[in-house]
Amino acid sequence: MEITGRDQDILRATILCYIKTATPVGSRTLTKISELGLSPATIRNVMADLEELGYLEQPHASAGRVPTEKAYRFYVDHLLGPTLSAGEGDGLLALRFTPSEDVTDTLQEASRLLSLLSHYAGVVVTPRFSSQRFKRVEFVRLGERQLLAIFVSEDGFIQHRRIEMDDAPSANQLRQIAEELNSRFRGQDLHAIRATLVEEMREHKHRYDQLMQQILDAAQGSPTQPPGDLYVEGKTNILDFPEFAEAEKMKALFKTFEEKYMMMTLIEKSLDGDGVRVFIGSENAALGVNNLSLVLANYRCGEHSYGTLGVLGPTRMEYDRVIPLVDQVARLLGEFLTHPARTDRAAG
Amino acid sequence: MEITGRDQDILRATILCYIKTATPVGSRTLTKISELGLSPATIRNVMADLEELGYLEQPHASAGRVPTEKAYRFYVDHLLGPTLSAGEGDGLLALRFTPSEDVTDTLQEASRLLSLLSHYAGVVVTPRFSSQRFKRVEFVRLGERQLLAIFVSEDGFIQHRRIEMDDAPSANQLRQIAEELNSRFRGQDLHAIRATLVEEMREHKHRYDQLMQQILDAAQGSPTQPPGDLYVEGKTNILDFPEFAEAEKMKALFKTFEEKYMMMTLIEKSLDGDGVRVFIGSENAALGVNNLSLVLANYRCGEHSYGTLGVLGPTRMEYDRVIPLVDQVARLLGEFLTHPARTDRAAG
DNA sequence: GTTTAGCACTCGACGTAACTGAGTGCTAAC
DNA sequence: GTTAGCACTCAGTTACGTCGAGTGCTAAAC
Repeated sequence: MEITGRDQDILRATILCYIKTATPVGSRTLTKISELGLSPATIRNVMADLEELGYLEQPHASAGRVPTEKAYRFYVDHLLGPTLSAGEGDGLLALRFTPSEDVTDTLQEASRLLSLLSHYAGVVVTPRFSSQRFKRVEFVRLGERQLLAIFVSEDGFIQHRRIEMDDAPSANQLRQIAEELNSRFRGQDLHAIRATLVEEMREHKHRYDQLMQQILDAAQGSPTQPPGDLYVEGKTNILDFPEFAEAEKMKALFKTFEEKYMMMTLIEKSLDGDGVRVFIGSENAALGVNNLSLVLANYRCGEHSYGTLGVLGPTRMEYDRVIPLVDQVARLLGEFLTHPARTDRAAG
Repeated sequence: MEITGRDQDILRATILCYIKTATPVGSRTLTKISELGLSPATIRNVMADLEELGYLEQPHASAGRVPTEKAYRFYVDHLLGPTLSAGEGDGLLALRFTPSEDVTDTLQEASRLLSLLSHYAGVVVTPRFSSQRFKRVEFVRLGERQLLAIFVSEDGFIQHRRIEMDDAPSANQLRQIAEELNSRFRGQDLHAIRATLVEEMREHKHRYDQLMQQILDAAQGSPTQPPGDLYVEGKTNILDFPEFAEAEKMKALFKTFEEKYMMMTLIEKSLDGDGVRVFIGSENAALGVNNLSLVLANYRCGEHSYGTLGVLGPTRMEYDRVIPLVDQVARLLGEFLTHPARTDRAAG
């Protein structure tokens, strides 16, 4: 069942060739391109074996072979190890990264960088706000029964939420609440704060119960409000690949991009460890398209909080180039978000 | 040079037929469809005249005729007058409009409504913030030299802007400034406030000069920050029309949508009066596509401020249906934004 | 003078058939 | 185990004929 050394070489060569040309790879082509010194007939035999094992398939009887998802999976998991560390050096990358003072701008910039350097689409999901460290809250009255709560996190993310109330608290009450929250909870994340307060409320019931509850709920975000945001840059890069040349495929791709929310939850759910992970083709079935791959990594944002970024491209993606790129950008962005001053000085 | 009554009828019939079928219209087809009681030969003669005048053209010698932009222009300007008032009644429309407490959600909802009812794409541009009436400002310190200013308008729009400072004002100073601005300027628009303050500063120079200046600049918005936002809903509706069936056309459309900023400035610039206006084909050259039309109207938002909304579709658009729709949605939205309570009660 | 019928002509769309070439599988020889 | 040779397959392209929608023009009818 396992694949021998030479078979692996041929599989790798087939995949690389297909990634480059997007056309089925024939045995003759491989003899020319690869340095294996084998005749077409030999390669044909091997390819027939690989097809039987499910790594290659033929679009039609008299065509060359095309790698299956299983092949890409194997390639990424087993054939790519040694190449990966040889990224093009962080230094060069850092030069092209121009972070802004505004965190969301910086994230968008990271997305743009990913798209630019990968030639695919760059994606960045903001960290879940509720897992970030709280810095400050401020209230603004919008009307008799409406309040605007502005939450600022230590890392510079800002969210405002409208709060509907039954009672209208006085300006003083609001200031009091804000001050209490600001002085007591700075540096903790919203999850923790919420837990503490819920506990506390149970013990000493005081006047602000309901309002406080609403404020905390608002901070957590309601299920209808997405918990973060998604930046996708360079969508049009993907259009130029031949796999989306037909109108139908293109329309499907278009619809995928429209469903921003779908894509965001997919990306958010799919990753909760360290390092780069690759999701190939139908592993992203939720996208509604089965010839897209995602190369994702978490980036650090402060001590406890993570967001996700990566590259979206055709299954036939240059994984060997993209994986180290995603890794590096994630590190770079994490570095900047966690120690803005240092990176700032370096970049400015 | 002018077109006689019967010629107009034939032109109208041709346009209507082409809008419906998207295929070149022949003389025979017209005799069947229209109620003119004329033979194909007669219609051929008239069509030949219309072609000479630039209202029709033939894709190739032995095909039917297709309306030119000039024809659509003429149709919209002169042949559509009587039909327009006969919209499908505001009542029905109002029922399908479900405004939210959040203004931006409401705008997005309006865009969705436009897309849903027109079967094209709905677009909404938010009002320029700087022309809205000021309600309140609040400051949050983000760091040693960073300040967050939150501006709230009377109509419920919220904007926050980061401000970089040389000096760090104390919490007291900030509160003082906020209170001064809030008590003195409520209800005026930012343009006016700025003018007043600039004047005042020239007379009595006081401590906050520079900071105040920065705050005002932030409120106005910098040139790099777009002055508003754009919501486009139902992009995929447009994909299904045969004029975008070819991959190339579709790609161009895609790229148009990517350039959100371009589209927004185009829409913002093109309208500054009352009522519905129509921009046909190459009149929207800035979009990079020349077979799209825009039907736009301003909506009122408070007393002095306007935003723009409308429908984006192929040149071959059902103007007779879309124009009253855009008109009505603009009114409805304006009504809601200006007197939220009244509309709210009616809808809830 | 306007309208209509008739007719020859044009030209894209569609379908069929033949050809080409890239690529395979198999068998036999090295 | 590897390679050379050969027959076979099949998508893609080209060439060609047919079809039909539609036109322009001319001459007759109203």
